[in-house]
Amino acid sequence: MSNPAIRVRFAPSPTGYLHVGGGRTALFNWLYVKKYGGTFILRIEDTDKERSTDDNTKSILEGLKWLGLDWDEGPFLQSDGVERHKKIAAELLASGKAYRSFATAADLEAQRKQADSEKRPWQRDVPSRALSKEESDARAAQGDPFTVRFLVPAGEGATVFEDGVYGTQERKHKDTEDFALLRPDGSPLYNFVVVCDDIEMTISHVIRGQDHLSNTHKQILIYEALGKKPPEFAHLPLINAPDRSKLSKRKHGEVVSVTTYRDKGFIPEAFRNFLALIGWSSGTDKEFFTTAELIEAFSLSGVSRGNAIVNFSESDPRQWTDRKALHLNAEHMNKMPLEQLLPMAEAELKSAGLWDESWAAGGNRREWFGKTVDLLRPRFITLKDFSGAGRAFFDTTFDIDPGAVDKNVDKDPGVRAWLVELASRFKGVATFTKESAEGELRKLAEELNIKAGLLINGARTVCTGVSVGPPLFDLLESLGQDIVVERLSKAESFGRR
RNA sequence: GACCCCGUAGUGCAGCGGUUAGCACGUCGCCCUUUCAAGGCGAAGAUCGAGGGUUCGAAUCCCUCCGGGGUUACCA
Repeated sequence: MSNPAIRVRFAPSPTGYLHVGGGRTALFNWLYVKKYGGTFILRIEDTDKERSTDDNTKSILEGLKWLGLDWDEGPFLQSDGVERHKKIAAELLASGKAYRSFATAADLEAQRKQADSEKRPWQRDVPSRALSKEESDARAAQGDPFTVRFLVPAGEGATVFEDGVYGTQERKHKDTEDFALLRPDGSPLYNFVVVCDDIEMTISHVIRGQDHLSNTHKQILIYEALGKKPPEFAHLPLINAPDRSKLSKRKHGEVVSVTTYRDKGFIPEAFRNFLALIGWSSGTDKEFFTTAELIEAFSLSGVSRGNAIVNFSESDPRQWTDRKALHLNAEHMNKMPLEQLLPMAEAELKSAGLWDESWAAGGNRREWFGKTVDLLRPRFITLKDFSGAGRAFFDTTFDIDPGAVDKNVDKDPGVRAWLVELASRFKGVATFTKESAEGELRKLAEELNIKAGLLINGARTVCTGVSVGPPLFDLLESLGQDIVVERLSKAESFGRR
């Protein structure tokens, strides 16, 4: 599956954790390589030293690892190439493709204000541009600070490229400003560095967010100035918050961070599935994709152009993130091979402090563990449910839902006593199975001349604390005779406040 | 403001000149279950942003406007 001609990269800047948009970009790059072969490179764009932190870098790597998006080369630190970047800038300067802009911050402000009053955009530092090479060199030699700006060609020319998603993109040189390459302190700026590094790494396809669509023209100008052939570009639509604004941790909280999904019990494959569905479609009605199916179906031509919204509600915990993501997670959890789910359920129980070694692979209760997880998973949404809603199956203590008690236990004043009686009946059962449990329960209901439902619902709540869950008799069998008897025998005091 | 991108149910997508405008999530209802947030079935929900063209015929092509987004930094 190797294809030396294809080299893609994911290049996040560590000015924040990995957010869903970044995760989606990484996923698409990864899918591209998995589909067509090639090399996936990870590069950390830490040129802004003020805002970049090691913690952010760590969390980005963590997020990618959790997502299962493994890279072939890197992570490379963009800042390691600074000397190389400076050298290239010097070449550009020497060849007249760039110029020293001696305008101070105040000068620039004045120029911009002037441009504004003339109702035209500021585009170049005209006075500095007009300097002869000798004058410029002399001022530099005498220590005048300057930024290095790209000298956008004059005339009617334009940059043109074919975007893999947005089609032909054209921009006239006169609409492109002389953007800065180097700061006065000599440190390189983004639009310049990406190009240097993409050339250095012989990147063939740049797949990234649409916020770079306009920047691409500037970058192409640099490729041209350097005499290099630009890579293929493909831009992805942006992902916004319900208010259509950019997703930001400050404004929207943890929903935006990839690691949140890990911490909230998402399954990587399900999250990949969800991410893929934002801004992409296979062209069919299929929406549930295993990752292998995703790779198979993936194509840039399926990428849409409109920005999407992750639909979540801060006020509704049931909708802390997009319901579709939640739904997909539940579906994956339910459909994936049990052997793959078990280690995840195990990890969840461990982190909740509920793990029992006898349930481990090879342990004498492994089979029970597998059956119980299988019994529980159809109505679970995230891995968290194993330690939350399903806690009664794995621990001696569990939360009691007062609503369930009202509804199923105190519905009839006789229920508590009947359940205690049921406990003693169950205790006498030689082989406790769902069949024998059901037989005993129905027999008791008949003797008592009450509806079996009263016992069924009451037993469910007393044994698990809630009013929903797997079919009762399956549940009883899973819990086992001892626990069921013990819990039912305490029905009198159950949930009393 | 300038340049660029986008605009189909609440949300994510399909549709690419002729469809009763599909699918999924969500919502609602019914069935199953003497449980359910599971499963089954079904319903509501879109004047395809608006207005003009072109065409026998337009969500699909063209123009204008409006709305949203991006870029316009010595951020990335």
